[in-house]
Amino acid sequence: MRKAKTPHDPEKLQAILDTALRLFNKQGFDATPVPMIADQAKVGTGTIYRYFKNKEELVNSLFQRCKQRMQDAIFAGAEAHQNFEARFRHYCTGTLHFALEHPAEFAFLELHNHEPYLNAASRKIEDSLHGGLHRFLEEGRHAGELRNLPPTLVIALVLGAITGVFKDRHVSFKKAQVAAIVDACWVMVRAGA
Amino acid sequence: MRKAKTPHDPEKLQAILDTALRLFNKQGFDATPVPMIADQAKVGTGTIYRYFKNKEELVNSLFQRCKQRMQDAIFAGAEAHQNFEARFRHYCTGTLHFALEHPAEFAFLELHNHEPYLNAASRKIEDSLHGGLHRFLEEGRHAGELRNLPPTLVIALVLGAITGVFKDRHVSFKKAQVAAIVDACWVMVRAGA
Amino acid sequence: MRKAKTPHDPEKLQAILDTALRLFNKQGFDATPVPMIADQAKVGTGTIYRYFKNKEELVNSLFQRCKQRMQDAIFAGAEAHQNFEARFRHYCTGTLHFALEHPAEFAFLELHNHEPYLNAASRKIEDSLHGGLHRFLEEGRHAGELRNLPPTLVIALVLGAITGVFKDRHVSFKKAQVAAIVDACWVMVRAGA
Amino acid sequence: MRKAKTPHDPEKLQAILDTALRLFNKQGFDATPVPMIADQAKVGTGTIYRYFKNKEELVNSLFQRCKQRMQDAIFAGAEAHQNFEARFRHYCTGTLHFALEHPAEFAFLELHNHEPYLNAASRKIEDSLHGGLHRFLEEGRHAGELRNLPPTLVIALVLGAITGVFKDRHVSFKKAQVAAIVDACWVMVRAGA
DNA sequence: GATGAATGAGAATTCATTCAT
DNA sequence: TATGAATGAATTCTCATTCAT
Repeated sequence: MRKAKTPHDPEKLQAILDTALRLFNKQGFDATPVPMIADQAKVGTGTIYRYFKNKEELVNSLFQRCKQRMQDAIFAGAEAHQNFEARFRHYCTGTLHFALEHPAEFAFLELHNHEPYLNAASRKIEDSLHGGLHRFLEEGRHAGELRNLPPTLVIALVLGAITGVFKDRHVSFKKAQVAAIVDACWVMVRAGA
Repeated sequence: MRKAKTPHDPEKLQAILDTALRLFNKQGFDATPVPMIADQAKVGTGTIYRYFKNKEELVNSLFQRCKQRMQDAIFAGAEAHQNFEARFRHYCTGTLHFALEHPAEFAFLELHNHEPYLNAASRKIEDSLHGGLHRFLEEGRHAGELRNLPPTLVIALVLGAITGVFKDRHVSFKKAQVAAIVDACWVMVRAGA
Repeated sequence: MRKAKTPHDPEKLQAILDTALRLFNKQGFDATPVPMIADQAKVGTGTIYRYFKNKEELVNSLFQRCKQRMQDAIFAGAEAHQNFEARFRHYCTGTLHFALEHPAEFAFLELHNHEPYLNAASRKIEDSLHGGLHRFLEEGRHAGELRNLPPTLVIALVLGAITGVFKDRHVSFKKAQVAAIVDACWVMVRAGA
Repeated sequence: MRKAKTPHDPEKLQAILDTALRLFNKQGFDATPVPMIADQAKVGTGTIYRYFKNKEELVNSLFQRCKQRMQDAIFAGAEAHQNFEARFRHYCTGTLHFALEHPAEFAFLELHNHEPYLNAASRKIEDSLHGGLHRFLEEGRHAGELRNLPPTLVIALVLGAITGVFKDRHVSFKKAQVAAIVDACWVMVRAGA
């Protein structure tokens, strides 16, 4: 009388996800054979297929977990009563801190974003982040806080800028620079320049 | 006294590169078999191996060509006598125009940037772009035109912002917005905000 | 002082055999995973291996049970004092009735007959049926009741004909036709046509 | 400019089909790995997949070729002006001769008939044989030549009987017995016993 | 030089069987 | 004793690359 179709030894699951994240980052998705993940996660090859229907479901599950954690980190601790600028800075800072504290997760999200093997569910979770930011910026725009640009464009500019900082091979990024970057982002989008 | 080691039917070469670009963008590098490229480029499979040692060399060659064309487009028409801001705007505008006019090339460069199959030569060409921008920004910084940030960071922010605009699924980007985006980039980095 | 080496919950055993018969008929032997049998029989996978050494022993055991039941059905109620023709008709009728009443068992025996995974024991039980019929037909032949053909050939013809009726996808066979078929079989083999 | 999607080195194709037939007969379909077929056919594994989309298409193609050859053999040389009995005997004789001359093909058709991996096309070709016989027997029935049984039943009886002769492990069948078997089949189905 | 059929190494996935609980 | 999660050997199939034509 099986209850759970998906078995759950949380340690094994974690070992698989951690190993997959590391290897996908290092070698890419296609260049990483499933048995190699199994080996390094210290589980049998077949075990991976008890936790994930196939390799694609593994990478999507990984993507969604990381994305969700990042979203949670970004929005955590935001105070609704704060003024727009404060909240904007809070979100930017949260994103930068997440990237600093979870570089592998952040890199994974960036490198595998828009890959053809990501499925609808993965794209949906991304849309949810976008939706939240969109509403936030729409609010700021109506309040006259923002430069007169479509919110989607603003999101793309800011996220792009922040992402760029981490993706660029030449930048060695440090915590001390977070404030300066957040500042740059704010002046980029605020009204009345 | 020709060497004639490598064949040179420029039309065939172009057909191969065009087809590869299209298929890599649509399906990804690993999901695109060499025979499929050959088919759609209307050449024999073996022919591709006369122009490129292997699949990796093909993708790298493609990457380098695209990157080079983008660099040329960015720096083309820049006048040394213009002031810093004008040149900054010129470069940003050039990048955005290139992306608008060559969306496939631009997408390819973004999607395949940092992939493990890119080789040293591909990374080197990227470095050269970076070097040029670095010198330019260093100059602006000394002249007190720039916010007090390391030039590498500025490059990452600006390129990231511009790239973000094109990578974001939600943005439908139009030529009319170029000026606004360039403006946002300039205020982000200029001194004395 | 029980041995208790092999477990004996007859209900579980029956559930396993019934489920295996059903699934082997529907999907074939190789296409039926042992865990699927366990699932549908509502027992643990490992339990099957307490009743049968391996998958092959399971299918052979099933085969032998079915074959034995069919033999018993065929020979049941035959009266030694009846004349040859009556007994011949009795056996044919018995076979047809068994097939009508136990279509799954009969189909299983036909579909899996001669499969490479059947072992010596399974072939032996078939030989015993053949031996019985052989003796019977030899007797009829000596009594001048039969067409001048080797008994093995007669057995093959009659069993083949009866089997053919059930295997053919186009025939929808009914009880009312039993007598006619038995008749056809009898004229096929009787002497003095 | 490829003409044929399916390549055709007829010798290779034949080697693959011959080897597959032999191994499927000896070991069964599922127990025969594709590389084993390739090995013994002296071709590369990949080559098989140039001639057949997958293993299932191979076995179906094989089935259809064999079935077609058998049908052709059965109906070859039948004279429309002959009387019903003569044609009936002709078809039975043709079937028996085909089985004697092509035992491997005949065994393959019998052993793999009704297997779950046979597709619609394979079943259709079988139906066409059945249809031809059906029309022939319907004619004989109207002419009062046949025992009062549905033609489908007659087909099943006769084909079953003939098949039984070859499938039975105990029968060593010889050409000299063909006439006697055909005779038995005829008396089984003719009118007015 | 150009071709594309052939190849076989390597990848994803399945499933019979085991064994710790 | 019964279980079913875990395993890894074995299988199907793909595709980068070669080479005879």
